[in-house]
Amino acid sequence: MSDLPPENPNLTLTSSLHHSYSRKQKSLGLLCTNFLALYNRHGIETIGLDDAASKLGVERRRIYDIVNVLESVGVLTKRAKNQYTWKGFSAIPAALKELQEEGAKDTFHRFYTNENVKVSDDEDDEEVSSSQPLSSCQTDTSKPGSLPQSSDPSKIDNRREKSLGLLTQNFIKLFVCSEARIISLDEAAKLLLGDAHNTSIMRTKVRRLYDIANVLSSMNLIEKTHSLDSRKPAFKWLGYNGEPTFTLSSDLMQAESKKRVFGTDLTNVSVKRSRTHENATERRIKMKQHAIADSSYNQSSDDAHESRGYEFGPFAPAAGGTYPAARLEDNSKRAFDVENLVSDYRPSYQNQVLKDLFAHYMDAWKSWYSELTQNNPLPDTSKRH
DNA sequence: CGATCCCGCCAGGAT
DNA sequence: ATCCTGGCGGGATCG
Repeated sequence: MSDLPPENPNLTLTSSLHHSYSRKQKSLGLLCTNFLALYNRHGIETIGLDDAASKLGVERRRIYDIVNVLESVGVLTKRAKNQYTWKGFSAIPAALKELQEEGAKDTFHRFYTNENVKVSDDEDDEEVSSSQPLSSCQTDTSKPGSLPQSSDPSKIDNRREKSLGLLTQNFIKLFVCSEARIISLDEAAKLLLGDAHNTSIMRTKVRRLYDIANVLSSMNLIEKTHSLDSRKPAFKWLGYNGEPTFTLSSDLMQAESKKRVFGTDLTNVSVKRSRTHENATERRIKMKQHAIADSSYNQSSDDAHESRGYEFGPFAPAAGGTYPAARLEDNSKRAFDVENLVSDYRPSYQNQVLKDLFAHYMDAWKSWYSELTQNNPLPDTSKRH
């Protein structure tokens, strides 16, 4: 008697598309949603990685992915080995603010500097060599004996240098430190790694970007879209608009309790890959959570005009003068002072990245504007009656 | 097909 | 050494 349970534990969901392995049900984003549904409630204070892994029915590796990006946004902080402290969504505004200040101050430094892009800029093809210092940014707490006495500061942690967490923060800075509302995938990749040549590196980075985007999406900080050309995929910054509604699927709950009883209270849930295995992972659930599609805090501009890879918010960039400060959604939901700070701050696009971004803005804006004035005064919401 | 991105090997680091 | 972390990229899926 085979102990293999039917391959379809869940009752008929929407259109039972048969068995078959489905990636969507195991996506990082979904996992993240479940993770949040599980821990985003009061009473939660500490989160154990093992606990999370077993409750969600996944290997630890996946938990690391989620936790790393959540930590980048302040929702979590590492407390000790194997355990994190839950901070909640309310910690997001502050984290964003910090990223914003950080990014503005240091302007990202030189990691992704040269590698130039078009735009007027010398240094056409520089080698830039490979070793890039990039000492870990601040943000970290005091470290005993700052600066490792190692005779190799530039390689102590190239690890951190390529970490998911750092990549996440830089990705977010792209939005928070500029007027960009939408950034295409490849532009983001290019800007972030500064290694546009070398398909291999790029590919890997893009994979990571997808990972990040998935969890950020599940938190509704961003949304996946694509450029107007509908050619290139892109990400739209939504900012923090309150906590999305996480619905913990009943499936998970069931699975969870079941699993608990089953034993495996701690440590590994390794079942060993075995291809047809479907261990606990099958218990993943899928929920809709399509809510928060977007309220109507959007001004008139909505998200219609996009260009190559960038898009600005509701305001139009003033021609070579003062730029309205970037502001997050100004929905008067709660009083977050992110805006406050930002509105007083003037973006100093003195670095490559921002400069490049602005160049794109202008270009994009110009074409958009001309198009707008030429065609319709306002696309508006013309509903076919 | 190309865009997405899951899976888990395995290298470094902490204990 | 054992266990925790988490880069990394092969290759399966999706659109």
